[in-house]
Amino acid sequence: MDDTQLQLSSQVCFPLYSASRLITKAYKPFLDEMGITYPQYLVLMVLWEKDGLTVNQISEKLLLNTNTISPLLKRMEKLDILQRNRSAEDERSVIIQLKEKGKQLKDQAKPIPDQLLKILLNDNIELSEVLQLKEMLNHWIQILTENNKNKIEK
Amino acid sequence: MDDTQLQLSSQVCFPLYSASRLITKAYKPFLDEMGITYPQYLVLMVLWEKDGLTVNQISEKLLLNTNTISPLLKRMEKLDILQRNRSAEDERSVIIQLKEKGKQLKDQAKPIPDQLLKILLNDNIELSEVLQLKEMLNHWIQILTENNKNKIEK
DNA sequence: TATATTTGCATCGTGCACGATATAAACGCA
DNA sequence: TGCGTTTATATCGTGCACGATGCAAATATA
Repeated sequence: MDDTQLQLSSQVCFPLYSASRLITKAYKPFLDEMGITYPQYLVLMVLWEKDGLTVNQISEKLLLNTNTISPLLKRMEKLDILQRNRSAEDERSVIIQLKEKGKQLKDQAKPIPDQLLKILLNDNIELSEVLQLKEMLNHWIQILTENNKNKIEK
Repeated sequence: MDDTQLQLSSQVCFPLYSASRLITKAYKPFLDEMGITYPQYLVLMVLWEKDGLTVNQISEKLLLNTNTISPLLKRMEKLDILQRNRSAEDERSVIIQLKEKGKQLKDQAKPIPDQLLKILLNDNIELSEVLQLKEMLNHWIQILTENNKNKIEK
């Protein structure tokens, strides 16, 4: 009986899982200096692009459930990075707005993308490979989110 | 000032992080039936390939620290999937061995890789794309683990 | 051989992820 | 208007991840 398929090296999921963890770890020194974690950095990137979003809007952009985002935002509020306020129009919604500290972190974050690219490019990875990987992954994400929606509808 | 680099869509790390979570979620229905989690499935794949490894050997194969693996293995011992025994030659080491239940789970797991491939292939992803992605990710993992080692040595 | 260092594993604390559940506001409709 | 349903968020429980720390066995070194 052929068991090669059940070997770690044959699965595409394991490299995906490991690469994700390792690259998050590569961000860590930079984020440590800013006093935030990687998921918190993701929230900031969303808010830097458009401030004043609801919890739900942020969770949709990050493909994370609100039960992950909710406590995360509370921690960021405690860090004085943002504030949470109930919406006046819809009392159910909570509007997230950057505070001064959250806005200032943007300047500190500016060099991060370049420095991370450097880590990869310095070691025989072509920029085209980075872009290709990104494109492929986005395609997969599209498929896998569709796949998820179908399951929920059933 | 150009902020495009700080946009979520420009970062390669976010698709990696999302795709990893989404594909793990795609495994979930199959693993639920087996009564295990995705990291536990990874441990099993390692042990199915070679039984009787130490905690350290497993952690190296999975690129996870022992402080993640240790409690994970304890939970699997409680599930009667494996047993943990101190090595006779080196009292510091703990040998992990599959129990009957752990061995039987292999049969149940056999169809999983194919079924996951189907989810991807059914939606316009070529097998060649899967293989290409795997290859690229493995290259990245190699670079990022090297990068990590260098940091530790410093 | 005594002591310092390394190694293998475990424990602790914190922060995600996420399924399940709760709760209150908003909405739909008879 | 009244009431069932949907929607937005929060809470709870469990299982990772992982840095920091602890501890005992093995090894290296003076």
